Amino acid sequence: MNMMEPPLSPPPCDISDDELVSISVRDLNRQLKLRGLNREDIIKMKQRRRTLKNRGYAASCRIKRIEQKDELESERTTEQVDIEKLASDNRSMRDEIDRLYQNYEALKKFAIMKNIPLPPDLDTL
Amino acid sequence: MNMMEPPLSPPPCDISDDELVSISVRDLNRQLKLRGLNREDIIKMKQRRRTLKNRGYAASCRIKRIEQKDELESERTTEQVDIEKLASDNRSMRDEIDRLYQNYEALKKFAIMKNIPLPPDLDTL
DNA sequence: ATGATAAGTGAGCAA
DNA sequence: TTGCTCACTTATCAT
Repeated sequence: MNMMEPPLSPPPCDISDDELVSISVRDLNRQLKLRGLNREDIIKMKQRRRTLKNRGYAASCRIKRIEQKDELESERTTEQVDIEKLASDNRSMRDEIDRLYQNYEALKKFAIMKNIPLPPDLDTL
Repeated sequence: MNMMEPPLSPPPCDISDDELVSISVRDLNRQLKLRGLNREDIIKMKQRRRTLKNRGYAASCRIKRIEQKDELESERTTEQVDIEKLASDNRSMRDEIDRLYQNYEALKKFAIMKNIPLPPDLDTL
């Protein structure tokens, strides 16, 4: 969004945003005491820190959302590939079944034609 | 989020949010003239309208995002069902192929045992 | 003007 | 306190 003006009140002392968000609470308190800041400024500084933190959290949140969506989409793509492969295998096997069945029937027909008695349990061997 | 306090300045005249966002620009201008509003108030009112509209757009945007995610997820579920079905068909067919092949081989073995000559082009009938 | 979206802000929940 | 997420606001882009 990049507002033209800094969205937060100008820093009451010269700690940069980067420093302020990364410094530990303990160190922050030390700094605040070191420079002589009154209660109001301390509260403002704490609030600025919280806001900066929130800004980062919001960014992570957005990134996470996008990543999850991308992940979902790529999983979908993978599944579609899998489906195509399975369907293709299916077609081959259906053809194979037809072929085997034809051969088998041809053999039986041949036997009948030649009056050759076949074992009665042939189909369940 | 529902702020405790109204986030927008109190309306300079008594048009409700719902009215303000649904009224046409033409009618809004009429109303603004009807009551005697100065330029500042008019600008504020227009801005309030725009903000209310934006609030709605933001809500649609959120809903849309959620719907798209749900849609993606349900498509995934459908695909997983499809995959399971195809895989199952695959297994059955593989079994069927085995069965037919065994039968066919049994028949050939039987013929050889009985010294019955088989057509040489049997496997390609 | 209208609608959509990215980024930032504060509220509120959870740990 | 920290991190996350929701609703809201504003800036910005496109129509």
